[in-house]
Amino acid sequence: MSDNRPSRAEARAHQIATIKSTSRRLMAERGAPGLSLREVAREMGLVSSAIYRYFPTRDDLLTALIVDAYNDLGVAAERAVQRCSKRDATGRLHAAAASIRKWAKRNPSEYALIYGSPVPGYEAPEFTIEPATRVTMVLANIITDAWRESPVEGPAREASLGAMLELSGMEEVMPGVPDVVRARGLMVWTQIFGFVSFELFGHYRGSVRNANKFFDFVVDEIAETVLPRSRD
Amino acid sequence: MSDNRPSRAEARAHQIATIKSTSRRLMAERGAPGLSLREVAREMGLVSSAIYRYFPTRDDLLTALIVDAYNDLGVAAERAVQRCSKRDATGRLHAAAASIRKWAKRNPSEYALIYGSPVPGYEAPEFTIEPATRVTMVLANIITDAWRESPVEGPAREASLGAMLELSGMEEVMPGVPDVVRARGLMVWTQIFGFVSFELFGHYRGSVRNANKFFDFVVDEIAETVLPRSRD
DNA sequence: TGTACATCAGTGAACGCGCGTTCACTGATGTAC
DNA sequence: TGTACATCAGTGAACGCGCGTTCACTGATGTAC
Repeated sequence: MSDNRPSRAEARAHQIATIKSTSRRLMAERGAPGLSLREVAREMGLVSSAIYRYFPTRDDLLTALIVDAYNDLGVAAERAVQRCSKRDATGRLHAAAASIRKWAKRNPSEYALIYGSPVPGYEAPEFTIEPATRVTMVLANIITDAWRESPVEGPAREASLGAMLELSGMEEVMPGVPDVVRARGLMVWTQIFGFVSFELFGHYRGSVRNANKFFDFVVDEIAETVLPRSRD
Repeated sequence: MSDNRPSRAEARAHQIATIKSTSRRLMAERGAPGLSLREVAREMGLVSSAIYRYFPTRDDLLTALIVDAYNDLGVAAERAVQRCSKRDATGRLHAAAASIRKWAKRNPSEYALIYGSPVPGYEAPEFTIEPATRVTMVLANIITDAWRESPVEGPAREASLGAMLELSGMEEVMPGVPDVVRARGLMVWTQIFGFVSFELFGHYRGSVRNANKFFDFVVDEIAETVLPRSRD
């Protein structure tokens, strides 16, 4: 039984993987809107119609890349946080934020694919939502855990406003956490991705010389709005 | 002299304006990467080569649209702030932030053009930088003015870190303002545009029901990090 | 274990369409004398 | 005020290229009996 030819299923899985990695490579050059099935096929030494054995349409390939990107980023953040002590909320937030930024810098075209301008004419199907929430959950959990550990709002401010904010779906996402903190959690999420987008898309050029230091500063600042003061 | 035929120069200016507005309309449908000179010409009832009388290349048209977008947004923010009392720093920040968000929602494709993923293969020329700084300056001035009025850091925190941040070009942008406040100014800028991007690109779907209220909350929160407490 | 049939990967040609850019041209508008 | 010439807007054809998707096909891999 020295049959080392791959089975049909294996070969298929391998081809799908190759199509996706080739697409990622090409996306880095031409961007998501410029991704073309024909070029992918050409790069793989296939005839263009062969791709249709694996992806019935260009949009299906894009969807697969989007789902992969969300999962990839989600996994990166999950792992980064797991390496931290559960008591050290600030450390966990720094780890999560840094892993997001690192992933984005390593995979700029995939970051742009999921957090940049929507690809015109493409509507992401429902099932992309779940992988998309993955990174978000990492951040939400850090805040929720910290709140449960010591339920004191950071620099407590007008907590009354929170009740009127009408955040939705947040009850399950950050259970037991007051609305103000939830809202500040959304701000933390926004600030991190806002930073990464600005850095990647070149808007800090000319105003931030040492982005690493500035990023640390930013994470420190937002941590204080949402986590109990660390005791060091 | 009832010569109401437009002069050549007038006609030229009019055609350029029409090309740009047609492009803006088409960009709303197909996005910036899908903008095509041929389609613009077709929409205007011109032969495709005619466009080249006005824009020597597709990228030049894109550049013109980018410059216009930056200026448009800049003007909107400038006007919004001018309507506020110079003493009311918080009010000015709210006005500026709201005008940015409003402009973005009115001109989503132009917003995506300047703050979304960079158009692949397109490198913006140097002279787009100046109009780009226009909105930024509006925000920077609000903070600088407020600081001069009453030079007290908001909730004063470890001001020492600031010195190591290596922000550049900020000496001219926010003259006389300490580094920590400058850094927080950059965060305010980031938060506003991060919010608008998230809202426009659909990332708040499912977590924010009343975006208007949430936006007000966000601006209130960031105002406190960078402006002296208002005395109302 | 062997044969018959079904499944599937990849081929090659084609359909119908789009694009940016160049070029020689016509005819109208503007300028200099 | 009139004429001669230069400038410029817009035409129409062409170059050379790309795209997504369909379809009938060959030949290899897998399955049922």
